[in-house]
Amino acid sequence: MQTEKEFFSQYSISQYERPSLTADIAAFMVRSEQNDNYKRNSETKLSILLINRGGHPFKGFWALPGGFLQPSETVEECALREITEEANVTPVSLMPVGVFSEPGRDPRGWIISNAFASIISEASVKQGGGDDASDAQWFDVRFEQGKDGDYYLDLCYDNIKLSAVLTAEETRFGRTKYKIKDSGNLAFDHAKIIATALTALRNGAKNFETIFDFLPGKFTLTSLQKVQETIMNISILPANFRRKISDYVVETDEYTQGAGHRPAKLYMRKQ
Amino acid sequence: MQTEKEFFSQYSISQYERPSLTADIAAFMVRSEQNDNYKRNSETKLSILLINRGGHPFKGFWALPGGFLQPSETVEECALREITEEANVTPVSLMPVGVFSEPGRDPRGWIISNAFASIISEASVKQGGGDDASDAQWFDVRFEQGKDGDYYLDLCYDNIKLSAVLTAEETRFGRTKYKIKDSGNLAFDHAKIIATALTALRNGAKNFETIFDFLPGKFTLTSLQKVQETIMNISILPANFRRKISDYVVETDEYTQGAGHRPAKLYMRKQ
DNA sequence: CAAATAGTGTCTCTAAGACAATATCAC
DNA sequence: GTGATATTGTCTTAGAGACACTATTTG
Repeated sequence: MQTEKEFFSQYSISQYERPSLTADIAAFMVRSEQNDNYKRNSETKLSILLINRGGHPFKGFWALPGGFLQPSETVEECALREITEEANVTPVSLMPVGVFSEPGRDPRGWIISNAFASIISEASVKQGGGDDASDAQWFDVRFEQGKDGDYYLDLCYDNIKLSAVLTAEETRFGRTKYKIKDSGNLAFDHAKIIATALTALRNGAKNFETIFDFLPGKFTLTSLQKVQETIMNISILPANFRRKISDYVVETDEYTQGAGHRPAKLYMRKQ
Repeated sequence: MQTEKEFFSQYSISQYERPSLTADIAAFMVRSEQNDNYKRNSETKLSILLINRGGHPFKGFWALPGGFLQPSETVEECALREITEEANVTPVSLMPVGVFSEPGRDPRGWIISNAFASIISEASVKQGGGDDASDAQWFDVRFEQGKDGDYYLDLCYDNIKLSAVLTAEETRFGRTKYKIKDSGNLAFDHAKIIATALTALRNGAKNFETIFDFLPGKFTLTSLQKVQETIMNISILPANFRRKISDYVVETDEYTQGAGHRPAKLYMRKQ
């Protein structure tokens, strides 16, 4: 009979083949766009952070930020470390999106990705300093189902347009699995990861707790509504949104100024 | 400038330290218990499959079925393969529950677990043959929050009782993270995995598509209701349950027999 | 017939959607 | 004042919960 001590003296973990593990992060921001009409509120767009790959493989392609897991950290910690290193932004929240382990998904070998969706407020990105020459850029996101049933993912930054096409394989437990038809020049299987993360984010945005993280501490109810509308690609009547959100916010005695129309009261998240 | 070909000729994946990856499966079944009163319907209990560990570490402890990922498979395929190998049952559905990557969670070294919740119908388990001397056994599950705020997980098979205590660390995006206060003699961090899987299952059971997998192809509406009540630990009025479920089922012209009360029509899942 | 479950009808209450009306600012 | 957003009130509608009632079987 072998004792536990004897077991460990003979045990070597390296006798089994092991994969490399990465964390990849789909970081989302709701960006406001300047408008020419001084009376109008600024329009908002959903955008995602991509990195232009400086090394092989997929050199010069756009990819999600991410990197290899280290022995001393959890996959969540790895995700936070990598996005801070690569883009100098720190997300407020991190949502697990799935594990991508299909053999052959990475030409370097057996590499498995833990994917996360993360939320970053526009305010914190502006602080981080938007270096225009940087390899990290925010792409506007469009993701819709076409009439043919396929899903179209369009990412756009300046004059760079990436257009991927995916099909839905199955939806179970609220999570849809996609298959890549056209990677749209995104590196690896990142088109699939982005589509999955977006679907998870849209589902998550039904819950108000999620959408607060896109905004600074004090915000107007209209901007909060815009966030939810932008993410979920829907339209809500202001009266109804305000009724639903009222339990989750508390008002301050501050107001917006100089908007060219009636000032809006600033609110804070309750608790 | 290095070409992609040159890059791969120099690239060795083994230069980075790599973890071992496992898939662990929390397999749930809704079990009906025989009753002494011939008129009463049988009671139902939620149960989970555990394996008595035959080797070190945690030799003799109860653990979730699971095993190491192989290079040719996805983590989902690994989960299905392992549970079939270890318990001779094949789940109908597989729900990703999370990745457990905390350093030190496994005494053998750097081992990361991909956890799944799976659903198995009682009918398929009975076919697989319930070997009473087997290392795999179904434990009745109780999981409740105590008045002190802690969560109590009680697993019971025959005269074996495993009682773990956990605290909730945070709930984000509908997924609760737990921390183990008392592992209740479960191997590794499996108490935490079970608690997380149960929470995911309870959330999933709100969706009718999930609960069908616990039953055979033809079922009574009452048995379907019992499944949802058992998993979520709630009680529903039959009239209301029937109204809600009606869109998801189609009736057959078969009925139950010999129940000691009015026979029930058998239904099938729509589509 | 008694005990139990199967199955239906309907009232109430709540939450969501639609829409109308009023308030307030910059120019 | 004009044009825009901010904010409030209320009507309608859909769905969930509660409850009462009828139907059907076995011993």
